[in-house]
Amino acid sequence: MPERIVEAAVHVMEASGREGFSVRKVAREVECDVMAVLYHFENRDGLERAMADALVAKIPQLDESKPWKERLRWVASAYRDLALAFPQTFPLLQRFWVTGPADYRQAEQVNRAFVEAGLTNAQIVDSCFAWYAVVLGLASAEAGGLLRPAGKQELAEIKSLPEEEFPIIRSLLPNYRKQKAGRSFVLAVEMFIDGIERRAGAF
Amino acid sequence: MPERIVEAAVHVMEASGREGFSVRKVAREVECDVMAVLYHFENRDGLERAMADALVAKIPQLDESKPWKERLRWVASAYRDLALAFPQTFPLLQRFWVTGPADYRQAEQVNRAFVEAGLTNAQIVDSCFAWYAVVLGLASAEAGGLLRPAGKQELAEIKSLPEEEFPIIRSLLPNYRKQKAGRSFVLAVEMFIDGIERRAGAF
DNA sequence: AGAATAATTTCTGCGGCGTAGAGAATAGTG
DNA sequence: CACTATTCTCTACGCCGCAGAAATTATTCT
Repeated sequence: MPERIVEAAVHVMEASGREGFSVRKVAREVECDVMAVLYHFENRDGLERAMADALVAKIPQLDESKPWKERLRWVASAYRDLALAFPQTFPLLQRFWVTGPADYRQAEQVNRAFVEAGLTNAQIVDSCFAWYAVVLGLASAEAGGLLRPAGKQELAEIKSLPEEEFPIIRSLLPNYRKQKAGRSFVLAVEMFIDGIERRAGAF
Repeated sequence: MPERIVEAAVHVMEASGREGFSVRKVAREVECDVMAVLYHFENRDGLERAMADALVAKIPQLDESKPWKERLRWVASAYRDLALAFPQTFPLLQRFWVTGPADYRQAEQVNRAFVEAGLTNAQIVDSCFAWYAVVLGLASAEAGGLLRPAGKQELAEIKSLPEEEFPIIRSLLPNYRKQKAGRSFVLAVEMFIDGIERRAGAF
């Protein structure tokens, strides 16, 4: 039953959005009493935590035979896919840092990549935190529509900015028009991987 | 009056947290009717948008005479300070991508740094989006307690993980104990700056 | 099997929430 | 002064999370 509820909850969240989500709607979806939902998860917060965990659990198994760089790319893109598939629910991952064993398994794999890259133990801990902050930040930014090509309204807004104070943004206008979401994501991930490599090289 | 309301709203948010925040509490704090608050901001969403804008406006003026790398470091650390000072309110910045002219001014400065670094126009747009996603991700992760040294409970949790499945995380345990929040933040920012430099160098 | 116990689900009710709508007060302008 | 626009207040509605008790269903033990 808890699984059915969590599944329904994610569905409600995606359908109604952050604002429209409520435990009562979830109960309506599952066709049971509100309190039955709360019985399993204590309170709304607990349900949301479980939703976050369910999302992380959707990430497929990593292919350990690939070199570390590719593995990191793969993990990053798995999070991106998740964010795009569940844009409303995904931000929960930023609220609940650790939700269950699934997270530790994830972290273990990322840490292994850092070991393979040649980082020291101290570096690994710092890098792992940074890695997740960056990847979650990028992914939920993209889910939130931050990294999409600029819409008509934004373009008009930029065009209306005074020339003398905003020369650069204005000159970038044609580029904003062609902005493609994934590029920023990949760029940041590549920078991170480069950074790891460089730091591992110099000790 | 709108300013008083926004100020009170931020105060309520920091005092009561994400969950406890409500327009009615803000009204109580300002000692006026709830509808007076909503009159100025349309609805709760509008108020929160204004709160985000107020936070960005708190970022002090950038010293343009410094070299671009230092300017970027400075901007990043300004966001970090903001997140630490207003940990509950800060996540709003991730929800409302652009809240007002203050954001464009920020973006202009960051873009200028990228120009100075020598990026092409296309690269600048990608980098700027990535920059904000990364910096906001790092800052709100730290505000949310993600990047703090591990607490007793987490350490116990890690220690209880099965040795054979989580050898790396377990071996990192002493390092988790010594984890210092700011290091991850600085590390990621430095990687980003390095990445910009390298990409600017190679065309 | 039947009784005792535990796990689940439902019912009822409370106080708080966001906000629509109409009206009252106040400020600004001729 | 009247009049108009801005700002604020009052009332009311439906939805929300959740506490507490009761009812139901499943499990365990003799």
